[in-house]
Amino acid sequence: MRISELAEQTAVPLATLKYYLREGLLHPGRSTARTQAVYDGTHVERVRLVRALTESAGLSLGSVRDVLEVLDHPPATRHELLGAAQDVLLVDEGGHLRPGGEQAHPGAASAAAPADPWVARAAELAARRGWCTTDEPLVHGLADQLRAADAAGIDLTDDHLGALAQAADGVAAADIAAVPADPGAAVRHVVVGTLLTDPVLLTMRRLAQQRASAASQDSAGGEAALPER
Amino acid sequence: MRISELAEQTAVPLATLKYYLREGLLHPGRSTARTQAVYDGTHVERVRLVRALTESAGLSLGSVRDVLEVLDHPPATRHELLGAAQDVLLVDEGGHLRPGGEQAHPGAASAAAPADPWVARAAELAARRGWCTTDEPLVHGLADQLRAADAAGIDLTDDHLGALAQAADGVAAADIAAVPADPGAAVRHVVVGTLLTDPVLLTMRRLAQQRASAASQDSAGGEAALPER
DNA sequence: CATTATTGGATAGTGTCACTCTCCAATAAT
DNA sequence: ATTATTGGAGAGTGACACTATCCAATAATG
Repeated sequence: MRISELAEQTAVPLATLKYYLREGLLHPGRSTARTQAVYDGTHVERVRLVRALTESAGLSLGSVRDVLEVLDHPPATRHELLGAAQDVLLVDEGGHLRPGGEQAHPGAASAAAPADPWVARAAELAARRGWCTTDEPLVHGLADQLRAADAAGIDLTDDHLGALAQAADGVAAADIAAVPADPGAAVRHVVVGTLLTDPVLLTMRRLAQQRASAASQDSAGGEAALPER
Repeated sequence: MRISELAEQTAVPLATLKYYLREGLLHPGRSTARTQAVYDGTHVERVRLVRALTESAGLSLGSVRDVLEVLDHPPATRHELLGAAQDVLLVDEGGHLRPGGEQAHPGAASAAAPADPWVARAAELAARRGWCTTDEPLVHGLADQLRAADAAGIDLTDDHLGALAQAADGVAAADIAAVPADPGAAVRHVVVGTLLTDPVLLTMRRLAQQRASAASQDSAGGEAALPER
């Protein structure tokens, strides 16, 4: 198939496909002549993946590139696989995670900021659930998010955070249960599946909130409890 | 306090504060002279809120403006309150929701796209949980997200989606239980609290995934099951 | 075989976003 | 009296994700 057909099948403008090719987000087609190349199903697949990650998961093209990197070069051992998958998953979403580590000193790991109450709370929360608290980036990301909520005047009770944690456990269990046995498909499913179901989870939360608020408070109240629009 | 002190206390550059003032994200200080104004605690609070929403929740300044609009003019009745809160909550996150509705024709509501299987699946999923399926934007957003996952080659089983839905129900119940009685504080807590705990929930999901995958598959495996970095 | 359309490759331009910088006259601090 | 800071306005910046234009080479078509 030619590039114009690829554009048609994916509903992506041809100029954009050329841009993706330039940026290395899409592997080149097989050249048949100096100014001709053919594309196949893998290209359609790849373009759809890129669009899903940017449009639905809200990733930047830079983050998409990182994700594709892992998908194209999956680590051999299952041990490395999960590490790499997790590395990619802290991409973008929910705030700009630094890829190289700016704040933490390379040598002194525990002496830099030991008394941060938010890191402590995040670590305690993780420990209570049996999550590994040694994952610095995730725990620090969680601490940053709790700090931001506090700064905005939202105080989160242990009960509330506990409910979030419990929900996260439930989701994670289902996530892991759904992972296919094939190692190649496994990375893909964990990484892409998680990124694309993140917005699903958040949308469901909002739908469930409507129901929950209607159930809790409108039993004595008005006629139509459903918020319009 | 003067604007330079506000900049210090919030750790936001003075030029950025001026920008927020221009954009209407920060209410003006009380003018004491032609080139002088004083700021107070409400300004500190507001700036911290704006930064939390942009940096942690990842909102655009335009979306922040919408959120502030609702916080500053909370609807009178509880019935309207939840509707307005939900309106604001479908801002930004997880894809560009159109604020006015571009696709749907104003007149024909049900004749436009009746046979979309993804809308059907989203509606069925919501109905099974007792969620209100009449909320067009949320259900259609969910459908878009499911479609995107499918296009990316991720097929989500009913079990998997059910687990997400169950988790969402649990989170929503806790969310609603945590809402304060005061109507003014209620909107704030629902809207801001939800936006700021969205990333918390996603981070927890990743932490829980590590634990879940370690528990499910590394029992027979290597020594250190924790992914490094 | 002549004409028209399409292609790969490269370069440059566009619009949005979130700042950031510079300047000014008026005021405040010292 | 001198220096620093302020509000207000305007222009400039850098990142991002495209989008448009041009070119010679090839493909499709009559």
